[in-house]
Parts: sequence; structure tokens; C-alpha cells
Amino acid sequence: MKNVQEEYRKGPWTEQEDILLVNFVHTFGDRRWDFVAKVSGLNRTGKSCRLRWVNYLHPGLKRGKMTPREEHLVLELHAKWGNRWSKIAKKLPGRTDNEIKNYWRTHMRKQAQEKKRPMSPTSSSSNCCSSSMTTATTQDTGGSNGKMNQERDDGYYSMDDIWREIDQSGTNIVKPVKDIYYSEQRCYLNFPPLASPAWESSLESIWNMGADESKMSSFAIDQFPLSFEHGRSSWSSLV
DNA sequence: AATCAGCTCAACCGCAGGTTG
DNA sequence: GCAACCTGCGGTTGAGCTGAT
Repeated sequence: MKNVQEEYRKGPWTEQEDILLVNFVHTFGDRRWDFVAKVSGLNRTGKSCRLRWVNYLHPGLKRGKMTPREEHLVLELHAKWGNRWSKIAKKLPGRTDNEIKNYWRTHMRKQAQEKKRPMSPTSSSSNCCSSSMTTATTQDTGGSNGKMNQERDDGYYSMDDIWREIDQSGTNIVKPVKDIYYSEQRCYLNFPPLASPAWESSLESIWNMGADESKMSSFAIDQFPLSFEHGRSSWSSLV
């Protein structure tokens, strides 16, 4: 029996894998990830396939910088729901929970560090509140495994550190978000969308195709005979 | 031009909840 | 009711990019 760790590929997805995944998701839908992973011949877990699809390949995804409106919405919804990223993402069409999570993390770390900077080093960590993690949102961070509870020597902030800083600095995250938003002296520029990868045009053409399975299959065969043969061999045993 | 530090974001992991047999 | 499996979520990591020095 093969070791599972040998069986599945990890790391960055290749263009070919992307096209293959798009192909099979279009055929079988974006629900049965384990099945899609198996029949596609991708040596990836269903989980990995789902993540790639949801965070990168989904046709409705926006790319590029968050707009001020989106930033505002994220802050507002986070104040309301805490770290319910997927819930927040549902209110921002084209944005993923991962993207929002990353944005928030960057945003709050920046804010915490800016708050910390003017303070003297001694006053920053000896606050009376440091022992309690009772911010409005800690209830939502139950999944934390505690790996990153300590502020690192290099100044890295874990989520807990961020919450602590926010808590200590008196920034009430639940207060009307407009205050937080407009107090930031940020320059909101409209950047052009990021340049699309060259292969995106080919993906687009895939999406413009009908859901004709035979078409999809022949496409897969033409493009990636080896992968498809592999997939088909597992397919026959599954279907 | 080279190096370094900070930032971004894709991808992983572990866990929890849902579904199925 | 229960175990096994699958899916989705939230937290974390690290490679690569970018700007500063």
C-alpha cells in the first residue's frame, strides 16, 4: 500500500493542473471534491482541489486591490460577526474568505503596530488587560491552537497579539465602524486590475464552452493525454 | 547593483459539523 | 445510535514580490 504522503501532490498548482481542475469541476460541479480529485487524475486531495477552486479558479472572483467600499464593508461586517470570514465573504461578491482574512490580518497588524509605535516600549506590554482575552471577537477564535500566542522577537504579531493590542489601545472594534474607517489617513487609489496570467484567456474559453461532457472530455484528452488516462483509469473503477 | 526587511497571498493544517451507510 | 467519510472554516505558514537602504 502506498503512503498517503507520497500519493498526493502539494505546493503550488501548475497551469495544467488548473485547467484540468476547471474542466472537471465544470463537469461534475463544485461539491464532490473527493470525487473530482479522484477522477481528474490530479494527485491532489479533494480539500486541496476545493481550496484552489474557491480561492483562485472560480470564475466569479475579482482580482486586485480591495476597493474602499469593500474595505468599509469588511470592517463593518467584522465588527458585527467577528472572524466569520466565510460569512463576511458572502456579502462581498467576488471576494474569498481567504482574501478577506488576509486583508484583515494585514490591516489590523498594521493598525496595531502603528498604535504601538508612539508608545514607550515599557508601557506597551504591561497593561492590566494583558491577561484577559475578552475582546468582542475572542469568542470567534476558538479554533486557535495556541501555537502563536507569544509575540515573537522579530515583532511578528499573531492574531492574539493583534486582539490584545486592539483591546489595550482602547479601539472599540464594535463601535460604529465609520469612526475606524475614516480615521485612517489612507490614500484610496483605484489601481487597475492586476494583469491576468497568460493562461487566463484559455480558462475563459473553457468557461465559455457549454457543459457538454464529451467536449470536456475530448479537451482533456487533447490537452493532457497522460493525466486524463490516469484519471480515466480511476474513473472506470468509480463510475 | 546588492542586500535586507516588510508585505502579500496561495496553500497547508487541524478541527468541527454535516452526511451517509 | 454510531462510525466513517466528506466538506467547510479559521488559523497559520512560507515563498515570492516590492520597496527601501
